[in-house]
Amino acid sequence: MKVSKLQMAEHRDQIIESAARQFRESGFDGISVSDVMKEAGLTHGGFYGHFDSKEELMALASQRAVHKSVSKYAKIIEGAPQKPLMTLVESYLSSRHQAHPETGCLFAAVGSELARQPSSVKHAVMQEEAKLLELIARIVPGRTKAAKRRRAIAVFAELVGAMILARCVPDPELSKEILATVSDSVAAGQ
Amino acid sequence: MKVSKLQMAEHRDQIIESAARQFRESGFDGISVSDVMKEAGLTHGGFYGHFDSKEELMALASQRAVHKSVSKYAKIIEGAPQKPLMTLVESYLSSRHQAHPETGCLFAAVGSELARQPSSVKHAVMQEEAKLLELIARIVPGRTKAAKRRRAIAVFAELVGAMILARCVPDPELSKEILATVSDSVAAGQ
DNA sequence: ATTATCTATAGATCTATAGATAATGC
DNA sequence: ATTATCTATAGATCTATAGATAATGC
Repeated sequence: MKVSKLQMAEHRDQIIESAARQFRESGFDGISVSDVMKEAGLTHGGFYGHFDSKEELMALASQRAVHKSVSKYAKIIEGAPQKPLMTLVESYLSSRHQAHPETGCLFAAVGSELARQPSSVKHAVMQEEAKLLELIARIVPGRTKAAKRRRAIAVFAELVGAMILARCVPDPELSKEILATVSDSVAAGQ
Repeated sequence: MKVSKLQMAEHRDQIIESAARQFRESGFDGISVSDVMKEAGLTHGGFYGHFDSKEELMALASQRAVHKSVSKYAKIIEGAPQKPLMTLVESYLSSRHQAHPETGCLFAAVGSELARQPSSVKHAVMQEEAKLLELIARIVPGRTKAAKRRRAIAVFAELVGAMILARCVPDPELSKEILATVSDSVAAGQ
């Protein structure tokens, strides 16, 4: 039953990866430790050899989810040097992203639940969120660094809010309207 | 044990009211039927005489929460005829609202969970959400009705996103920065 | 007589732990 | 010998229901 150190490290990684996916799909309360371990191909009881608690996993999985978003959007920006902001916005506000919270933005997927989590979870997320804001600040218009940061915060809030509202709405046409409208709105602000 | 028809109607109302408060405070999964009945001063088992399921209560309580927001913001607008939009925005993005999700905007409080609820819940909310968008559309700038609606959607997304992000962040200074920045951003868009 | 509420419980979860098992790595 | 994983379970939830109780309202 015992596995090698390397194998164990891979298991740990797979647990975090599965959790990052499932938490975004079903929420922190909607996924049990057992669900995560099942998807990782391990049994429930083995979890506590890797982590102290579900809370620790929530922190690590949330951090990884945002970290991956930072990497993803950094690549998107690199790939579109002439109009990076609109490329990022179109990707974020796509119907593809709307349909796949499990691989998308953590804040849109579980933002209102994250707000109620203990600070260990919030702090873990914050570390990567800061990088995300810096990334956006580099591609928004603004004369000073401070102005760019302010614009980045406003754009990010608009994106997160739009995706959450689009997902809350039962009518697909209204969802599309929300995403398209906010996309145009961000474009109008440059 | 039996109570009068009037009393029963009041009990039903109180259950919905307590649920609307508690769901916004702790999320749909964070509050049990028993919690709601306890706050309403009734016992757990009595719940099923009033409602078919927790899902039905989620729909009714969510609808009531948004309905109350519509009433509240209608009054705020009435009370500030010269600059209604900024008055609404300042109220929405206040630190008071940040600290009290249980009486505030449903979308900011449980938006990412609402996105995963069955359509019965989403539809109940949608009815009132449409009124909220119409309310905002009346006070935003725009030459045509369509332009006002577009601006209302963008403003609403920005407000909801900003409040969720402010509540996710573990540093109170950063929370303040987010709320203040988005407040200025909405003002700049008129 | 009817029925709103209460008590009690079934059945299905959940997190976390204890002890057994079996493969790694000294 | 050590230890990563598994099996089994404790203890605490959760939604929903069945049957008892007692007050309303015909």
